[in-house]
Parts: sequence; structure tokens; C-alpha cells
Amino acid sequence: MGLTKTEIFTEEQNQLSTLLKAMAHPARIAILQRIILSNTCICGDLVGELGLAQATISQHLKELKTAGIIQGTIEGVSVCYCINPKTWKLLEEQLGAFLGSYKGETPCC
Amino acid sequence: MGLTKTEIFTEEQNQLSTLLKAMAHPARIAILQRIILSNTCICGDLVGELGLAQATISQHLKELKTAGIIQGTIEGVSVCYCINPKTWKLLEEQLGAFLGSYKGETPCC
DNA sequence: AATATTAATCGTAATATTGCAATATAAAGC
DNA sequence: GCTTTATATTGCAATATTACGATTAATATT
Repeated sequence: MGLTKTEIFTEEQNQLSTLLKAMAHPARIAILQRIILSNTCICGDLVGELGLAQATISQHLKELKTAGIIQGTIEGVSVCYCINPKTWKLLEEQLGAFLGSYKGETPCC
Repeated sequence: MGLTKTEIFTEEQNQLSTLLKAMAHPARIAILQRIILSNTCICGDLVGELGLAQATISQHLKELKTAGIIQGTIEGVSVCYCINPKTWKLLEEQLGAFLGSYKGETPCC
């Protein structure tokens, strides 16, 4: 097996879990934080700043890009990455609705 | 390899990624939604409602419990699961701070 | 005591992820 | 052209995840 049964779940559940999975790694959280912090888009500075190999960083960036969380445009020799506002908004909405649906009123167990 | 280099990242980055990872599966999102929906804590009803085997559901529940997102107490023969309010709050705070740190003012690329 | 019910655990197969070295690609400068 | 710089891709090894059947442990019910 080892294969998620996506056909069983709703479109929303699959979409949210895909976005969460893309962020569910410390390196990718660190990358996103860096991108957000430097309002001027950074590129391969990450390789120096995080303690990971260039190939590894590139892979993580690709995953974030595939999930639609970031976008990158070629800037001469380097590549400029930044947040995809649309996906970020979607994530905020979906997650907000999900997390907000729990009102911790009645602790049952 | 196949081993995340947690020692490179901050405590917060690791903690948040762990929580996100625990939720980053459609089945676990579905389980959490069920638990939230039925304010009376459900137990093995999940097996009937989701299309997954009992062993699989039990495994997902264990993961959520290990991450501290839910808690379960034995209720005779069955087990009663519910949200861990403390972790849920933490998640809301950490995620809120993270997602909120991006103000989509200046779209750079 | 014998049996049924509920949930956890074990064992296993299929697949995915993480990380890196090595190599490839693409653009800019000489 | 060649060289440098920046990023992507490939191939691989180690480990993790997903899912399930079978079994086990614990409590209920008869």
C-alpha cells in the first residue's frame, strides 16, 4: 500500500491536506519565513542561511511551488521566489474555518 | 537518508511542522472534523463512516494522539476521543502568527 | 465460563520522503 | 567561443508513511 486513498475524501479535505503537507517540514517553514521576512525576494541565499545542501533546498522550493504556495520568476542568473497571495489567502480561509469550527466549550473527556 | 535534520531548525519550526504533519492527511482531517462535529465524543463510529479499515483508523488516531491534538479516554469497551483544547489553541496561535506574518502588500514577482 | 464487542498492536507490502553528490542547464560576462 | 554563477535534475540510500489482514487484550453480555 503506502498510497493515500484520496478518492474516499472530499475535494476540500484533500486540498487542505495537500497544502498542510507542503508546509509540514521545518525546512519549508524556515524557507517561507525567510521569503516573508525579506520583502525583497530572496533567491539562493537560503542555501547559505539554512544548513542544507543546494539540491535539498531546490527540492523543497519545488515542492512549495508545486503546491502553489510560492511562485518563482527568473531574474537574470538567479531566481526570485515569493508567496503566491492567492494560495496563501485560500490557506488562511480554509484553515481558519477548520480551526475555528472547534469551540472548546464542552470538554468531554 | 530520509531523516529530517531537526537539529538545524528552531524549536518553534519543529513544533509547528510536527503539528502540521499530524494533520496533513485527508483521513486525519476527516477524523478531526467528525470529532468536532459530534460534541458527544465519538469512538469507533469512524470505521463505519470513513471507508478505511479499523486498523488504519486506529493508526491515524494514534498519530493524532501522539501529536497531542486529540486525547482519548476508555469508556467501557469503547474509547472516547476528543480535541485537546490546549494543543488546539497552540496551533491556532502558532499558525495565526505564521500565516499573519505575510501581508500581501507588495507583490514582487 | 463462554462468547461477543471494541480497539490496539503486529507484521508486511507498496509507496513516499528526505537528503546529498554528481551532473545538467541556462544566463551573464570575458 | 569559454568561464563563471545560479538553479534544476538525476540517481541513490536511508527512513517514513499508508493501508490492511491477523492477532491480541480488555471489557461486556449471555
